[in-house]
Amino acid sequence: MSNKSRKNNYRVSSVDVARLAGVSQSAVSRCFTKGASISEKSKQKVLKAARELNYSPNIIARSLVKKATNIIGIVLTRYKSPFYSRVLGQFTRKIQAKGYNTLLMDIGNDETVDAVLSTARQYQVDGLIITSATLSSAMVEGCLTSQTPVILFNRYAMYNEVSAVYCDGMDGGRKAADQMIGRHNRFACIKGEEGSSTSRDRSQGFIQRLEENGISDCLYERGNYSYESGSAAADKLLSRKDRPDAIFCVSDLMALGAMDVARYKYGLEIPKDLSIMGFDNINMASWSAYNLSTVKQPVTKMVDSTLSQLFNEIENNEDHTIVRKIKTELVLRKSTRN
Amino acid sequence: MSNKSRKNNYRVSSVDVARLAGVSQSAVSRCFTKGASISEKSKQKVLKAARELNYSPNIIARSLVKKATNIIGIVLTRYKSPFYSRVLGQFTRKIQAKGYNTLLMDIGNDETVDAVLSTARQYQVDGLIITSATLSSAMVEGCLTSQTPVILFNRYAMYNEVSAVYCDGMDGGRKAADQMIGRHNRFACIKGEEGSSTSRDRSQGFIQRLEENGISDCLYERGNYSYESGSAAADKLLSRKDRPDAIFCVSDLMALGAMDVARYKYGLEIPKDLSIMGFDNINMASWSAYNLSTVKQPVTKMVDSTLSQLFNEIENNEDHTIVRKIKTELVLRKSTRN
DNA sequence: CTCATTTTTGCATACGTATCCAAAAATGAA
DNA sequence: TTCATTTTTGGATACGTATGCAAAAATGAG
Repeated sequence: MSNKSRKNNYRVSSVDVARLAGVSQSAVSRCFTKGASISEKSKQKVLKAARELNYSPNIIARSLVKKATNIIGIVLTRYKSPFYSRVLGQFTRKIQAKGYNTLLMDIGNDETVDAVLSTARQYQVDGLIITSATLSSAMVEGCLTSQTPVILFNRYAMYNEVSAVYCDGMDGGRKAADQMIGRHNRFACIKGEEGSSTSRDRSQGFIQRLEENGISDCLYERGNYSYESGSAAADKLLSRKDRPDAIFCVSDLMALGAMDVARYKYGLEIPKDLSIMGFDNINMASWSAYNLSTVKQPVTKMVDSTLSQLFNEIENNEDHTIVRKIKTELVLRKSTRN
Repeated sequence: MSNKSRKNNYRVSSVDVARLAGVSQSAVSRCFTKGASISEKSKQKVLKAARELNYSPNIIARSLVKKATNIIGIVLTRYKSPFYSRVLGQFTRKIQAKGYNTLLMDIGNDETVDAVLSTARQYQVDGLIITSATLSSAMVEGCLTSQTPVILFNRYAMYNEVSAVYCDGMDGGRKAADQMIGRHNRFACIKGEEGSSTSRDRSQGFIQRLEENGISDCLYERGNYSYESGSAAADKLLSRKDRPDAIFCVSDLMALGAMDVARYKYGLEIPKDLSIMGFDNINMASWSAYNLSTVKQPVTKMVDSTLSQLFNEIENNEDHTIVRKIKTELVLRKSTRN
């Protein structure tokens, strides 16, 4: 039963309300602008008319004159990691609480980031959060001259030209190593894609710390942050004759994949035969099937820091670019020896 | 090193480009409007000037005159289920591919849905996808008269006044029952929150089918779709003297929680001592730690159906409200007897 | 009641773009 | 070359709102 009226393409505007209420258009505008000067009497007249006509202000038109859309753009890379969906959830919730809204943009790979950023800017977003993607220098330039505040989340620009908040992966990797050194004989690392800076930092920290302790032959494989790729990488590692007994994974999801392969394909006991450590501290890490020891990224702290810096740039015209590196915390559960 | 220039709040407009290029503002506009009438010569002049000034059209201003923002609003409820983050990913990706963008809005509970919808409409979104939330009748009315195409995803309105795409939970529950009947003695169901229509449909289907087979004493507990709540519910069920040996969970995440409690708290073997079946077919269901049998929601089909209907309403002014119920598929793995 | 002060009001304009319309330029056929 | 036809162009206006400004109304002190 379709009882929608025919598409008439006519939206009621402040002028219509003004006419019905017997006031000027300005009065209607003032009625919906908090802090504006309007008498109680007019206000009531306007509200009544507005209710009658089912009127609500057109934010697009308002944005045009106010030069502010109250929209924050968030750019995400494709892979649907539980870590980033948690991050996204926190961002949108907190952005809404601040009275702003979220324009969500997805990019397949680093090549398309420019296109996406360009449309974000065309939408006149008040601010931009870029997650796990690198800016081309042309785009950095563009954002700088366009005066759109931009914050990189878990990435940092080459010369710190743009603000960034990220967790200290290098230090996290070192912490993981410190926890494992002395209790194991053969170490391995499951890294992410070659270009990924987060992967590089985390694995470098791990390997560096091993070397500082005289261990220089750390094995490694690469995955793409997914469960399946973690399984595949662990499979390669565990099929060797000199099988490792300690694996550090650059993400929790890969660690879970590694655990499952170790247990169900190789019949290994964790942590007796093999210790596995992850990175992120996603919810699943605490599930009793896994009890994964991991390097925790303090999501809330990172999100809050990002937003406070962003809104500071937006609302106070603060143009101080900051780069904030946030420390990780080790979360020891039962997937590592102790 | 902060080398941002001082905030000047001046954006270059088509007028600036026109001046530099020595043409009219109309020409600039036409240059960026595909299909518009403009000579190759002017076009080059404009593009050159635009490049020089780093100009790109202001979509907000364009939206104002075109009465179309190319924005699709997506409303999500809070709980971060892996199922919905997958759905969200597909939606945004496909919306972008269509040349539209996504305004993401989060609602805590059904009470705030009206407020969120209202701001979505104020942003003049071209269409609205509402996921797992119920519309107040006032809001239904508002959307109808505002001519904003709305589609409910995995919900349906009371009198089918608004278009909806959802999976057939009732039938899915029946399929689950059919698979379990005859191989088990004592049945239980872990439902979702009391108000949730998806939970109601799925559990009703299950229980109904049991009754049709002469089984009328199905136990049940409630969770809130989270892993933890699944664990808690299963804990209650399994602590009974007449412990069930078949549990149907209204979501995969709860099923996983149930499995872990069964195994690690009660030491049960699955499926020997206990069969567990989920609903959704999230990625984790296929992980070797779980191998969860489940009722699959065909995400891609549901998403595609939603978008094709939505864009049909938007682009062809099609105002035919449709309600599309999509069949589930049973995915049998190793958490159920066979 | 008067006049100074504050508050409210409407008018006019601006925001940046798209598009209608009429004029100008280009094109082409004869 | 001429004139009819097509293509391109710029001017003017509209989209829906916010706001500066000056006029009008309300308020308050004396």
